[in-house]
Amino acid sequence: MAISRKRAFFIDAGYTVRNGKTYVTLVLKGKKTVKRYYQYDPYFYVEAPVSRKDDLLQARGVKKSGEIVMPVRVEVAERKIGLETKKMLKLFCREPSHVPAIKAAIPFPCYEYNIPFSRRFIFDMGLTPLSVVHYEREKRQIKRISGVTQEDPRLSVMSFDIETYNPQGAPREEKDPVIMISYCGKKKGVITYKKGAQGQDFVETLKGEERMLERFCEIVSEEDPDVLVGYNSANFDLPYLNTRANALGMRLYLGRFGGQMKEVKKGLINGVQIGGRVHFDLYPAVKFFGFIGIIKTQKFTLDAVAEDVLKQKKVKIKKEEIWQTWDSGDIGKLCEYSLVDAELTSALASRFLPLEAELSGVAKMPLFDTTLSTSGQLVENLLMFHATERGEIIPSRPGGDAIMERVNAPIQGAFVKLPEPGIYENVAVLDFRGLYPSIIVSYNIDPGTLIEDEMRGGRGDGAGAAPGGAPGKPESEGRFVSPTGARFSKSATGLIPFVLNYLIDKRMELKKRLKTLEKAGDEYVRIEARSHALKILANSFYGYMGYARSRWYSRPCAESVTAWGRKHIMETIASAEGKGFSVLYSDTDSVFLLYKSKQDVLDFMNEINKSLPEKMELELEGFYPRGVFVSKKGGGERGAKKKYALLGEDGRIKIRGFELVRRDWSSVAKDTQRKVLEAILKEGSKEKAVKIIREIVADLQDGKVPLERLAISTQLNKDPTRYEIVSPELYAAKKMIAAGLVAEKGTVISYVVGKAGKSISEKAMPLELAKDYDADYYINNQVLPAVMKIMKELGYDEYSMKFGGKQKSLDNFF
DNA sequence: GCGAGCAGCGTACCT
DNA sequence: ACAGGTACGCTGCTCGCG
Repeated sequence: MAISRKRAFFIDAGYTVRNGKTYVTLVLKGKKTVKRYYQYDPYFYVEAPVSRKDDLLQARGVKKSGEIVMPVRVEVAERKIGLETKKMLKLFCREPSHVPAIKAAIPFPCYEYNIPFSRRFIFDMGLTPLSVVHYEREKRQIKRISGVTQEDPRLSVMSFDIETYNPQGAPREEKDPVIMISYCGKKKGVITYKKGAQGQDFVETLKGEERMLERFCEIVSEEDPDVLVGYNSANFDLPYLNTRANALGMRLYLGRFGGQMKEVKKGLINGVQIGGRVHFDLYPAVKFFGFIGIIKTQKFTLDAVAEDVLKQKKVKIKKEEIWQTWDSGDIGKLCEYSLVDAELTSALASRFLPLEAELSGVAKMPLFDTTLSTSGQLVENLLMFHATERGEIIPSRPGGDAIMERVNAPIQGAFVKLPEPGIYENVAVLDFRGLYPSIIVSYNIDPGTLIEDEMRGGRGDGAGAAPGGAPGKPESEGRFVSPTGARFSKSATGLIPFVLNYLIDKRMELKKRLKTLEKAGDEYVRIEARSHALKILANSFYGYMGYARSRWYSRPCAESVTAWGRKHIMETIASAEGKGFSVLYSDTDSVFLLYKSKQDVLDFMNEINKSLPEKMELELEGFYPRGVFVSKKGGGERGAKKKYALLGEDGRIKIRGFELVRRDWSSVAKDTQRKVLEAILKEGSKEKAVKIIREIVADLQDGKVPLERLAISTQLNKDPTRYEIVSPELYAAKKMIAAGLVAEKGTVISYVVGKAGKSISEKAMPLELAKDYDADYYINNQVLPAVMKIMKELGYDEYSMKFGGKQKSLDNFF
């Protein structure tokens, strides 16, 4: 008879060691939120003869502390490795920290010795974070519920933000107090300890800093959120609060079930764990979403991101004025602004938490870890989960030498067709839906299905004619042969194609379901987010295969993916040209065609699709009445790749690569370029374009343009002391540092090119300190280069823009 | 001495 | 710290020329 089991959502996992035994801890949200302990021994695999079983038990590992540790038991287990199944020895240890020590003492190949332990448990139990599980207190009595739809628990969320006293610019945490804390969850408010906020019922005034910190802990405990959200809270708010608490001789407790605050490092990202809750720092999440292109902000400050994502601009107090406002005693405004920060943080969390939660569920990684992960780590985690399920050994991480070797031998990537510069009418864009994922699935590309060369030594590097048979002749049945010559078995689906196929199918299913749902409902938001999570994961597999630190790195596989990609796109181009289309441009998975009839394009697309493997599909991206391609700066008549503008049938302009989408160009240049493109694409009016340019040139000459519109923003990707060369942004950064402003690795420097100085670097002044601008620079190095690329296609030269001379031929283009 | 041309560094973008 | 392909600004150097 089955024992009674309780149902709950699994929201976080960790482990603890007590009395020499290891327990996995799970935070489970049911009727009540509980923490449960499951005794579970860490282990790893040893590839050694079964007869050596007893010897292995005698292995003596030495920990860094000098302590001698030994395994607790050994089992025989069958595991697949490559195409073979092998008997392995599964060696159990008392504690996770014993694993590397014991592994080091074993003279046989070892596997799976560095899998984070609570993840190991998730893989072995087949759990999905944030899904429903049955549980009991111990004895591994936790099971996923099969057949139950995976739903998110309604995670309760509270955001917070602190204000600090900062008379010296940046606050000094040992001395400068926290003066205010705002929070926003079921309840929202501000706590502080100075009277001065009148008629603001959301403000609670305490006796002093210490009492305020205590009160904050109380509020968190009363509200008891599952998720505590901050913006850059791992690097600023939480460490600051902690230091202040220490300085005041008190203890800050924000966790649950006695869970402590702990700094964690995931790769290069710093996180702070709050035991029992999920601490969600939006900053790394926003960086991640920026990296994969979901959001596009110039700066990564709370204000900039909120404005970009929420489309609402808030008037805010300047950071450097906070202390003055505090000292003035009139803190009403400060309270308001502080609350706005907590509200914005909360609004951003509502926007991003659903996606993070779905990424967590899809990648089988606890939510907290997910918020700190790169897409490579998500893919790796998911592959480890499925490898475990399929009984496959998880490959080890590469060593430093292997990493170096991989980095130094990059893999040939995509094909990009050189466009012919010009202005065109009736452009159709077709693209392959999920090109690389569909190639991996279609051709079963996986390190495990790769057939090693029996005849030729070394790795196939793809050079030369197709090996292993007459050129052009298909290989024997049962294998796919890539354009590089690599061969992949058809007999069993590889791990990566298997997982990818699952993700792709699941996403198709969700897309169908989405159509039946009402938009903006909870269900819609969740399914949409899940579909998005599946897409993000699926698109990351190819990169992961060619990633130097990948456990599943395979040069022949990654090369085959791109080689097949090039083959398909080039065949599509050739076929289109054969049908009489002009192919204007192509990048990786897209073709831009000039068409006379839309039906021709659709017919062509359908014909291509008939010839493709089932999982591959060419889609219509859109029809565009007009489009512009420009020539390269120094390249004479040669077209620039990755730069174009298309006017959609809905009147919207799709712009790629132009200066106006780049943050390292001034607004004045970008706005002018945008207006010129609009005038030409929408109205077909080159006269208007000319007028726009002459006006702005005149304004610049007259000194009428405000400095903010002249700022050029560039991120410092290194410590300012580590640059080999001088550059305007570096000079501006140095001027900032001299003035007591922050300019360090990661800072986005905004500078204006001023009048004083010889080189541009010398003239660069940080926007904060800029007083004037060099009109010639902005005319000749910003506005004109940006617009002349386009005007050149209309037959204008630079001189005529500046001085109103005559235009050349091509006058009546339209 | 000076401008043109180029290499190298660095950033940001496209798929 | 997921991949490669690409444009282009600025600096600092070489080179040819006068």
